[in-house]
Amino acid sequence: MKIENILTDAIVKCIHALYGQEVAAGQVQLQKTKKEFEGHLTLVVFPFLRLSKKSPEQTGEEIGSYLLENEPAVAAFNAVKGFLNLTIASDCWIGLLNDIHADGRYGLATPTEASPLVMIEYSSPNTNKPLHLGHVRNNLLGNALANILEANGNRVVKTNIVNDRGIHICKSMLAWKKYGNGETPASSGKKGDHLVGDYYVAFDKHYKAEIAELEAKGLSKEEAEAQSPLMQEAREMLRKWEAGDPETRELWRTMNNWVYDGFDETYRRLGVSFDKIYYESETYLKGKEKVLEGLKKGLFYQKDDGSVWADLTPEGLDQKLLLRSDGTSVYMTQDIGTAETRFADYPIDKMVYVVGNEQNYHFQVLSILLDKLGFEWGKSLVHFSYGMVELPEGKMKSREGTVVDADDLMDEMEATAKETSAELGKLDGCTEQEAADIARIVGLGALKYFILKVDARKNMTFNPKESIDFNGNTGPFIQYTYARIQSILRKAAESGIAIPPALPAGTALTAKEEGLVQMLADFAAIVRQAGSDYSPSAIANYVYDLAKEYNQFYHDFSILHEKDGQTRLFRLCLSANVGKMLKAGTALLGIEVPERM
RNA sequence: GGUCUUGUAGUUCAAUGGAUAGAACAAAAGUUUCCUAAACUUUAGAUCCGGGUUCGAUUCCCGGCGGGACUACCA
Repeated sequence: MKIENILTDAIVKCIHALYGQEVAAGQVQLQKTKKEFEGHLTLVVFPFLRLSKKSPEQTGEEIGSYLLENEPAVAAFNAVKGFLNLTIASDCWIGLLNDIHADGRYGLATPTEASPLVMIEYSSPNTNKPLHLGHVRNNLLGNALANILEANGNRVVKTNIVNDRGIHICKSMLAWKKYGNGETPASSGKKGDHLVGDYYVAFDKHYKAEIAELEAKGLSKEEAEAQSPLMQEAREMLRKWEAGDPETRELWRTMNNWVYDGFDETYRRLGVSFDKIYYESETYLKGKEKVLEGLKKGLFYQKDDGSVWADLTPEGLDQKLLLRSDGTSVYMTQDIGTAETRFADYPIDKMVYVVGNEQNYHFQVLSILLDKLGFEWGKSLVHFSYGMVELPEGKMKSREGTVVDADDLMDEMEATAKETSAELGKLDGCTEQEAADIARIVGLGALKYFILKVDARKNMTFNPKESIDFNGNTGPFIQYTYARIQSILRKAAESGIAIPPALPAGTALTAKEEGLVQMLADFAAIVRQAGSDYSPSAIANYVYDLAKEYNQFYHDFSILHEKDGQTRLFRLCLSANVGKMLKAGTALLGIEVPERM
């Protein structure tokens, strides 16, 4: 049982005994004691002043005395202003460490058949160009969130909706036909998504040249864009695709498959995966029926030109188009269709969309529409909205060529990790394979941690140089701490020291040791909180705090060289569990930790 | 214009309505006969402005000011 719960019960009893009043457990505010003060947990006594009718200090003293006398877990107390600082008995911490030591899951839940089913959509790329830094943030957040939700006891289905059709892919296809000489990934040695992306860029280049030429002939920009033969050709291609023209479809399939091969490699490297992939080409025609059904029910209305709209003014929003006057679907209609398809495939209790914050409005509307259409989870759908990734020199603009490519970025991170490790002599005596593994684990860990530690909602600045600085609040620092712990454990094992399944009470603990046990005990609660707040960054910050705290502990005390056997065992056991917790925490974030580095 | 979102040290990030607002980087000074110095220890440095609610506000509310996004019969 958690110490907080024991204390809360005791305090509720205490208030009743002292002041004859019942208080709800929720009224009891316990928080970690600040470093400057003596104690582990602090009770905020302000809420009880009404009951005691005494000063904050007096009330604190009274409650403290009662607890000291009646609750064995409380070893000492001091009252400062309205805060009652409680010191927990050392043996409690030893007991707690034993519990943690014995629990392989560290309090994390294991989903069962009866657990709620959460579907989480993330990544959602277009197939006309490779993944970039923005996608990296999306993928890392989505993957981490899925892990955290699962650790919270949800059945999680990870899904990806691939935007595989539309004018964008037609542009790449057209450029490939016109300028390509039949180049393939195999013939060029290029990764498929990069190859297709190159033709997308080529299209844009030729298109711009055309516009410039037409403008030189005296046309306005709008006229030039409308008349551009290249664009007209691309539109024609889209029409052919929609009509099912075999040749167009064949090329489309071929080029998309190149892209998927490329994406798969990038996903594998990033360490993300999906349980179910949806393709827009298969779902984009759906949704129309659902909208017409809504129209019949009077949820929507039709204009004279035949277009269908939803009136969202009662919700404080605008009119929203759902079907064009020619009867075709828009993005929103497709998302309704996709929702229906998914619900038919899985009994979804909750839907989470990991999509950038530029679509906040879209999801606000989608939530209302799904609710109106009778989807149980519509109202409570979560748009896990994240901010843009900017660069120190400003925003990424594909037109200006300032987009950071995901594959290039990972290459760079690994190369720098390798370089830095080599400089520090960490790779001496490693085989080629070991050195490559360390570079991969550290380089990607640096990238992942740098991105995940930031509150997702906020725009963030990704500084490639700083992220490769392995000092401070970084992934490599956490990994280093883990590797160091493993080293100690190896040495202990070599010396024949075995950590027993449970340590006896009676060892005198230092404040730092008690603090570390306290942090370990908080892990499950932090994960639970991160899950309900949809906040991977909370886990990231916890893991860093734990690593930092352990590093200080490591420097303050000898562990292997401790003469007192009992203390040595305690410190080894503590180290081992800090290591396990670092591993568990980083695993939730999708970050690997090395056994040595 | 409207809607949403954001504003914290020089910089990048923290802080369920709680104590003297925490870290890291950068700056200054130190620490390696010892389990991994990718480390540790010191020092200096911040809540955009004005109201309100509260015993208590970086946090909640209102009003300014400054970023960002959205506001397509594109996806």
